[in-house]
Amino acid sequence: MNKHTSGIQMRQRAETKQRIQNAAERVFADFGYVGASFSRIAAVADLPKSNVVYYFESKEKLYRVVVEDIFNVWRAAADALYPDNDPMTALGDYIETKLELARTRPYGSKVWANEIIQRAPIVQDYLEGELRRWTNDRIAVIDGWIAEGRMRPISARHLLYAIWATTQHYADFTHQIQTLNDDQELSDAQWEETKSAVKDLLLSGVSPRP
Amino acid sequence: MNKHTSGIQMRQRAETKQRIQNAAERVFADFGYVGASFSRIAAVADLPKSNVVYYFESKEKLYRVVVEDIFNVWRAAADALYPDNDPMTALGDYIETKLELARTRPYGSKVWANEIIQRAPIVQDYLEGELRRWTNDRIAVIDGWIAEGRMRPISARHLLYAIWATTQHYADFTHQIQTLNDDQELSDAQWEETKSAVKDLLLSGVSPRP
DNA sequence: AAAAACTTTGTACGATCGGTCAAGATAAGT
DNA sequence: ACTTATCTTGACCGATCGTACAAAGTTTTT
Repeated sequence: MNKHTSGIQMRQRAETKQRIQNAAERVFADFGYVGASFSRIAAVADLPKSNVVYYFESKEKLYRVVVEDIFNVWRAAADALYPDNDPMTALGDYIETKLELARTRPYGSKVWANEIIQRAPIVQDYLEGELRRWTNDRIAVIDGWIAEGRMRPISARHLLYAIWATTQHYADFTHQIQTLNDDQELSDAQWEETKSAVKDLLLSGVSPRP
Repeated sequence: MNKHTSGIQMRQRAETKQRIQNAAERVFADFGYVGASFSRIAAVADLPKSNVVYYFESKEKLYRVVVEDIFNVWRAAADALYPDNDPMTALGDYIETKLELARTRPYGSKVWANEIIQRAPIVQDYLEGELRRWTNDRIAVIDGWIAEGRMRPISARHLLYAIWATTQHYADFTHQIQTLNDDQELSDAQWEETKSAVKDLLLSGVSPRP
């Protein structure tokens, strides 16, 4: 039986699985679900194809792990949206965190985008369950802020959508942005500029009019 | 030689090509470049596979036609961004047009998104040529408005990115938005609400402070 | 140290892919 | 009317796909 074998195997097992998952995230992002083949993933992970299959059993299961991972990371990023917090600070922090994830986890974002574009054939249950509940909760928080007069009355739902769209754009459309930046990656300074520009654009309509 | 055969053939030729192109746009959007097979496109167009190949020669050429089409449609939508126009009106019109295209041409938007996510393997020349020139032109127009004091000094580039991201989000992430709308398509009223909410969010930081 | 469990890896298989080709049908040019 | 060009269609090809499987190697348990 699969006890918690605390030896070399268990540690190596976790490492190998993670290596495969990282490779898979890249390949799924670069080629889409159908275009991502076990042979390509195996090549990136530098392992035999059969070994990849051994650890994840099927392409769909491997894909699901990748998608769920980025979803959980994003969910944690929204902890700042809590009733007690100051609206402007909380939303600003959320945007900053989301942009940092766009920079550090662009492949995950791309995989998610692909999945949604293709109508969530694999993770539709996630959308109807966790995402729907989670979104409604955040909308309730924002509406609460508005009711207390701490925010100008704007559409909480569309504000969330605009934040998602804009922050994820810097991950999903990295290549376009880079091309328009004379084929250069964004520098540290440019990322800081991006953060303040996005916060300025999205939040200047948020604070209540004096 | 391919003279301008003005008979039945030419008219039917155009119709058939368009039918294939429409089918291809859907299938490329739904399955990605690799996942879109001739057989699937042919099935949607209700034609034999060989016939599809006959009209477009290769998958890459068919794909390129689809991508260039949506790009040209978007470019025309930005005609409003012209120096003589009023900034708020022009940007508002641009957002509205772009959102209408998100509603009427979601598949084209998805194909573009897919292409960029995958690093523009097919249309990179477009990005470095037309898109770069065109973007810089629009930035110059916005910077002109700012210089004239008709707009608050914000980053023209990031404003453009935010408009692209947000408007295209309503096309590319239609499925997610629909799921969060209790699995219902957005109604006419909801699309109007979307338009005003997006304009409100993106443009409330644009007009110069009195 | 023997047995059991887990991991690695190469091989094999049916399905599907993009694309070619040839033969027959239809329309256009003369 | 007859030749030529264009269109339609099914059959076919080599390559690659996901994944099943067996044999060999390694670690853990007894």
